Amino acid sequence: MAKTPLAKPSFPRSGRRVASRPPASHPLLTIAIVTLTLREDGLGTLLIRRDETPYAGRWALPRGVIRPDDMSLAGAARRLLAQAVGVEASHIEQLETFGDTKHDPRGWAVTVAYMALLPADRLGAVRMHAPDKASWWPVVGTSVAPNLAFDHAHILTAAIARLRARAGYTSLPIHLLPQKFTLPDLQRVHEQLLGRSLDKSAFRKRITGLEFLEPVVGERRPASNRPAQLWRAKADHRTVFFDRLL
Amino acid sequence: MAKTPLAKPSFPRSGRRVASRPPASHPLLTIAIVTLTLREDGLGTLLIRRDETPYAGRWALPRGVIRPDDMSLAGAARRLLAQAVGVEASHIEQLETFGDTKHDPRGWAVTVAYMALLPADRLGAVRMHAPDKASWWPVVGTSVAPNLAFDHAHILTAAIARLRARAGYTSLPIHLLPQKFTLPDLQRVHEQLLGRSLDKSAFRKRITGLEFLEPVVGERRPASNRPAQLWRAKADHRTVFFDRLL
DNA sequence: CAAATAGTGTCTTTAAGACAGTATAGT
DNA sequence: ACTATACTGTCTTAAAGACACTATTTG
Repeated sequence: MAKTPLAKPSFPRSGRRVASRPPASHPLLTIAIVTLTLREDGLGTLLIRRDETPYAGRWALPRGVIRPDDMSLAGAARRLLAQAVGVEASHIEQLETFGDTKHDPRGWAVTVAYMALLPADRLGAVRMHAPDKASWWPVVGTSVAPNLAFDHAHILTAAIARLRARAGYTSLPIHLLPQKFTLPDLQRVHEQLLGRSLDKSAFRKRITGLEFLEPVVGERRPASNRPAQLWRAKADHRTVFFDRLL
Repeated sequence: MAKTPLAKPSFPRSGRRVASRPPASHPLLTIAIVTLTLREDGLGTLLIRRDETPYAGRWALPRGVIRPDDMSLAGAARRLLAQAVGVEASHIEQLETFGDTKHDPRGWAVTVAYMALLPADRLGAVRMHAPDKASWWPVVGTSVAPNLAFDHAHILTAAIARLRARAGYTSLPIHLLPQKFTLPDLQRVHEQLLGRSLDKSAFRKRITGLEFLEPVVGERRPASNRPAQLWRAKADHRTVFFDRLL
């Protein structure tokens, strides 16, 4: 859907890009956020249909510039995500900073990329008022169907790779789940991200042995089978690093 | 030595820092490089004595701004390190990008930090012509003796933490050694960084089992004992991640 | 009680840790 | 031969993987 071919930037330039900038020029410093979530069918990412001039009509990551009143880079990223789609991520972390001399027709851009994780149950909160403005796209392999603006395809790939790798040695994937979840839920998340199935017994021994989760007394969304125990991250939770790969 | 107390910035400002900048202002984008090496006595880092106005007289990381002709951010970092001390690191990687509203008196700075590793045998190549301009400082614990300019103490701490952590699960520490080295050498590097001793037999099984090193036929710097086999990274070497912590 | 999924127990397998023992150089 | 460090082998130990078995719910 809406695979707009490359929209040629139409604003005035006087020849070479870099030459058109002031002599002691700074690069344009932007922040871009890769928001990832996990639905039944796999990873999804949040994209925005651009209506402004560079790459107008193309899909892009939510982005913007830092403002003097932002408390920090991470704060700016949170603000930009909230501004774009009215959503607060359960986790946000800096990914990498990309220098890019090619993809921004205004010349010379440096992008601090952030990765945000959003639990599937909060997807409804995403502001989809203008339905073709923000949209979830399924991640296929290591990228996404539309031809993204700027160097965002590259950034998206880096974020996906990071999350997949982290699923093998950290507790990061809990941020793709609601606050309370079952161990089978968590195992499914890791399996989805790693692309292979894990042994139930070994997985439980590992996860519970790390003692960053605690059981909640209330039981589980009923099914015609034994209900599963609900767990949640302990109050002081920070991402736990495993001493072995899963 | 040379613990200059905070040199008050002396150039003109009209009241609040941020207010003195143009309204649609960009932050100042800088690159800073943490160069780490390993001597007998432990980790060392390369610092520059500033002679320019913000924090003049204070020690700081080699730093500078990106130029339009830099090929990439990493390229800019390599250029800045070479410019500052005439040295090429055996490894350079992006660390993290720090937003900083407090420490740069010119207002509002964003610093892309890089970590560079330099083998001890190439330390002589560092341009020490102006001997109090660039100097190696021993890392004590997680920081360094002098009171660094800007937010560089923070950046340095992050780099040290990263290198120490990586010593536990990657082959990164080989970049602190000459191209050819022995397994006892490598074990000592890991032990230094991890701060504990490792079992010789287990270490060798792990490292050789990963097959990123190959033996060199020529033997070792002689001592009054059995000489050790020299090894080097295979031609296609990229940092190897272990599947377990050391 | 049948179906379905949750959760546990046990045996096997793998790899690390401890550490003794052998190898090879210089003096 | 002695010393010092390199390197290997073997036994022990810890934890993961495989997989069978038990538990608990609904219909």
